[in-house]
Amino acid sequence: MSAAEETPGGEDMPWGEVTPEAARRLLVAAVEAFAERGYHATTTRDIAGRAGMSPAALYIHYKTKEELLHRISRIGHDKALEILRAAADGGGTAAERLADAVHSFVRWHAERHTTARVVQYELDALGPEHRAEIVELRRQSDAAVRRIVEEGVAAGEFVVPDVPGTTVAVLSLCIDVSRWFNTQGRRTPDEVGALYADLVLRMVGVQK
Amino acid sequence: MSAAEETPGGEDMPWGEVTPEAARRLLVAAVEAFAERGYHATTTRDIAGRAGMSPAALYIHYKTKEELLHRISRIGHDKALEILRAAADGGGTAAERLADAVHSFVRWHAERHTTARVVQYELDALGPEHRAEIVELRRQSDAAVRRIVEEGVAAGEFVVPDVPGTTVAVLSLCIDVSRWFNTQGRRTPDEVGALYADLVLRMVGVQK
DNA sequence: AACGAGGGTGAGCAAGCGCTTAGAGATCGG
DNA sequence: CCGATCTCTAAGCGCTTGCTCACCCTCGTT
Repeated sequence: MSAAEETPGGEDMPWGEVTPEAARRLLVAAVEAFAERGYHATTTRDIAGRAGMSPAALYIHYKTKEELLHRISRIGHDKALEILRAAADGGGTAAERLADAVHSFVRWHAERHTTARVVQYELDALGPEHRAEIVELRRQSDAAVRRIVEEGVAAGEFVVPDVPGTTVAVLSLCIDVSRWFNTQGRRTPDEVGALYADLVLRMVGVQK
Repeated sequence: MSAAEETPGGEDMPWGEVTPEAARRLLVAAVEAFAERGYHATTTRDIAGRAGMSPAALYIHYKTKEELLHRISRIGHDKALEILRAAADGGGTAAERLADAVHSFVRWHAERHTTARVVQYELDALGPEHRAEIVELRRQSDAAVRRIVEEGVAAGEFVVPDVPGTTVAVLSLCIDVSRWFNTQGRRTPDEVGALYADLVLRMVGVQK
């Protein structure tokens, strides 16, 4: 991770790798607009307006509206995969790694639910080549989770009759958080992450 | 349920209550188009074309494109709520009722995943009044599932630390089936339903 | 045969879309 | 002080959008 992606405090600065600043402002505006109204219902004028610029300014930094979506989707999927791989490669038992993966993956989908909504639900708006690139990243996310489940079964920690099916269900459960999560709601992202980690451990048959 | 909604054989005929036939053809065409490309990316010309009609024909049967979406959403949510209530009001233990609810709810989301996709993911494209009406139906679906979970906890069948959170997770898991389910895939709707019923019973702490 | 009613069409309007272009202003090395 | 470079804007092009309107065709009824 480059220095530009972190604040002096060390916490993540989203979209830190997007430069120059005007390009980042446009991208952040696009994320908000896409999340609120969907890709197709969002106009380039709306994006530029939110960023405090004229419509034409968008095309200095991005060739098309679709390229904007692709950049958002690519960065988001990279981050999601990074989270899952960090958990899968971490130490501890399979149960600990699975709980960690679900907890942090869900927390990301709740905290950054505007971004996640675009990343997870606007896939079909991408052109064919861009979509293929993103689909491959999702395949890798699936593989990371499946690996943890398989290792848990092999170690005798989990009892899972259907490993691929359970993997799909776990990822689906986490991803859908970005659809319903509301910042005004009763739960913090961390609380939802803890709840979901517990539910997923139950799904793989871990006794508490 | 009226006779128009069932074939002589007795199985469900979707959109059977929509008359006249031209209006139903337009509605079926709209479901397909909305599911494939999303509400905003679908043109009225596309819908009319799929139904084998001129663009103007749409406006004989529906006042606006949004009214079409509302009709689809309303009928779909009614059906979903009917499924959940039938399971909640059925006989047997809470575990049996919960398994039944999840099994049939998931089967519907898989079998009719084009419809379900529109129903579940195009909510924001509705106007304010129509959206409010649909949101109320969703609240009732949530209540039906929560009731089963609460009864299971009261009967000592389930061990659930967080009933509202678990209810949201169960519904979220089922709904998201319509996003990833593919007719060409390896699993039948019934198999996914069975898998998910098992996973949900584990989530509420039922031992097998 | 004449009629009214209602489903359907071809043509097209006003508005809004993604995107382009000509050029203004700001910045900077030489 | 100049020209080159880069960012951004005002204006607008060509096209598509949701929707309308004047008219036609097909009926069951009288």
